[in-house]
Amino acid sequence: VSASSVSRFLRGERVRNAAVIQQAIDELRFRPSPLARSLKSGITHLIALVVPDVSNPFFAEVVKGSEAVSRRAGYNILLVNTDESVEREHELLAALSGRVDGIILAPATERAEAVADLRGTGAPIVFLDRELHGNEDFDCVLVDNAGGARLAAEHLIALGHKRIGLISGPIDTTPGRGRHEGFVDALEQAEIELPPSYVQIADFREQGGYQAALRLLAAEPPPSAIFAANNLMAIGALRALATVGVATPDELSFVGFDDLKLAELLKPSLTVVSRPTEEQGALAMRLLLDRLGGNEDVAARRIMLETQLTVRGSTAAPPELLRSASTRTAAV
Amino acid sequence: VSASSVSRFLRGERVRNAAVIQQAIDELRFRPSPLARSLKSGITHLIALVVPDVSNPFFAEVVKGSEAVSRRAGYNILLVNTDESVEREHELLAALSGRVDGIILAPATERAEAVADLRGTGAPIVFLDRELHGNEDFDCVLVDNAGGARLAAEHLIALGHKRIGLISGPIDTTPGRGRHEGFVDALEQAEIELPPSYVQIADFREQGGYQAALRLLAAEPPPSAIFAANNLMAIGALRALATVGVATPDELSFVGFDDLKLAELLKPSLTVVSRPTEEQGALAMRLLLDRLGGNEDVAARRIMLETQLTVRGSTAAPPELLRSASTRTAAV
DNA sequence: TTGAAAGCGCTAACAC
DNA sequence: GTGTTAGCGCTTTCAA
Repeated sequence: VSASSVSRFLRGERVRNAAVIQQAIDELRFRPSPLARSLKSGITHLIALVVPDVSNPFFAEVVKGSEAVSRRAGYNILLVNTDESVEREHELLAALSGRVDGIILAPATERAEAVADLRGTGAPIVFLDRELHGNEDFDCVLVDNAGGARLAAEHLIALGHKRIGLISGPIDTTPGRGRHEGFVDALEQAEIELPPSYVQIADFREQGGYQAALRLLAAEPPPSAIFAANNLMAIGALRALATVGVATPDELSFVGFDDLKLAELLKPSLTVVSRPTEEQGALAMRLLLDRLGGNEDVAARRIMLETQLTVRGSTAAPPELLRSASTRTAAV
Repeated sequence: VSASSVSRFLRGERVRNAAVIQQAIDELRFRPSPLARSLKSGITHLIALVVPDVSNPFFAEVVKGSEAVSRRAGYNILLVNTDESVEREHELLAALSGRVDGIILAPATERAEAVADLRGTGAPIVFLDRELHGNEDFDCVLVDNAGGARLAAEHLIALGHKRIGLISGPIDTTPGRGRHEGFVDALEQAEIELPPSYVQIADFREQGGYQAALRLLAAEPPPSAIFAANNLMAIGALRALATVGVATPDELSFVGFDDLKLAELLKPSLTVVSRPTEEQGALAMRLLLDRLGGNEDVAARRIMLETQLTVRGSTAAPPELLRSASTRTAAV
């Protein structure tokens, strides 16, 4: 029995010694090596989903969306965690090169350093939620970060807040920069001052949000409202508020970016900017599968998803308005 | 310039035409194929971490623990999601075979079906948090599920609860079975009846926990305390309690298994059974690295981690006790 | 139908 | 130091 016959048998072709081969396979516990197959064929049926933080529920949702789509097309997903580190990302991308048919990437930074890695892989790439500076060559599925931050700011402004603090993400990431800009723009447009002490740059992590919130609360006077530019920092900030003993929304209004499973169950429930998370993952996968399906030479596509404001209980009018309102009532 | 010289150059050996080769590499954007390297050497420097649900924060923490250890040893982690499905697990394990040096696996079921896949891969395997029935051949890092559930039950019993409901995970998983057994044992020992309507088997998912909680609340009489056997089901159950309008802990005490980032910030804060999560991931990785480091023939090791009860605000004496206490007070 | 041969991209042993 | 050769495990012509 020759190797090529076994190969054909495995492929489902009609073979004379089918029974014999099957028996030999069982006895020897023979498993064709996917590795060798891939080397020969150049096909892996694997897609890497490279994200900066697997413990961020946003990316967990994204995975769900992507997986639902990829499964139907016969691709399996390898999730890879860069931990927001450019070096790790560089290493991992190198390790993946050739091992996967395509990559969905949420890069650790917008700085275009990674672009060399990307061209090196040969595999099609789709940017997810984050892109590289000046990107025109790769597909991407983004969200209107500036618009979302603007929604949050305008909501707080409409409630009467004048002292609004920002817990920003890293400025060298697409969502960090976008949300920062949108927020600052909205305040400028409303002619609300934003002193430096009201802008705290953190790292999209819980601990960073915690410390940023403490710094905001230490400002003199402290803000009457805070917007945290992602969900993890929001959790950290809420922990800080609880530690210091600031009541929400009575003493301070709070808005997060990206919903949380428990956002509704918190007391007060959490006002957030939300977006179609699973859909974002699904769309990125569709773009990638499209390239893998032969449309390699289509011009790069850029999809921008809309955000929406989900108003819950953590936002209200600032205390000075409430106080003056009750004073007025008392006066009456 | 011959291929082997390039190979040597890449390997860091002294080569005469170093400069020329470097230039050629740059010009041609040459990247050695990790795939071919692995085929040749049998080494990938990759470890697969196969989990049933990447959106479960428990596994996210585990990843952190594993990653911290693997990184120092020069291995990269590929996270793989089986979505609690045996078929997906089967497919994925097959796809991974040969592509990774080792596997850390939290199997979708205890039923020993997967074991054939495992022997097929050739790669060392460590079971994480879940194992296969009758496993004696593979390392594993488990947690004392029965003991943890017992802690929860005894806590509720000590508070005076007599009608205690259980939201159990799938009985064919290690933690599902262990927590179920520990809970039932503790109640039996305390001679507390556990009618079938007080035991709801769900799927370790939020939606399952939601529905299980609704069924428990529909029992006649409803339980005065509920234990949910994992974090996601706990979230679902809390949502059900909020929907129905049951006050915690005044009307119903609640205990979860596995901590949550926001458990402390809920009102009331959530009483849970907790465990050293990152450590569990780190230990599994250490066992695996040990095998990869040459100790292939050591007997299978079995590590069991302890749980602890973190008492917070969601548990209190049952309403009938409180009522009779206040009645007594009123009588005085 | 089937086996022999070539080759995917790389590395290690061998001779030069 | 360097190139040649062989081979990792598979698939795919090409003859037979």
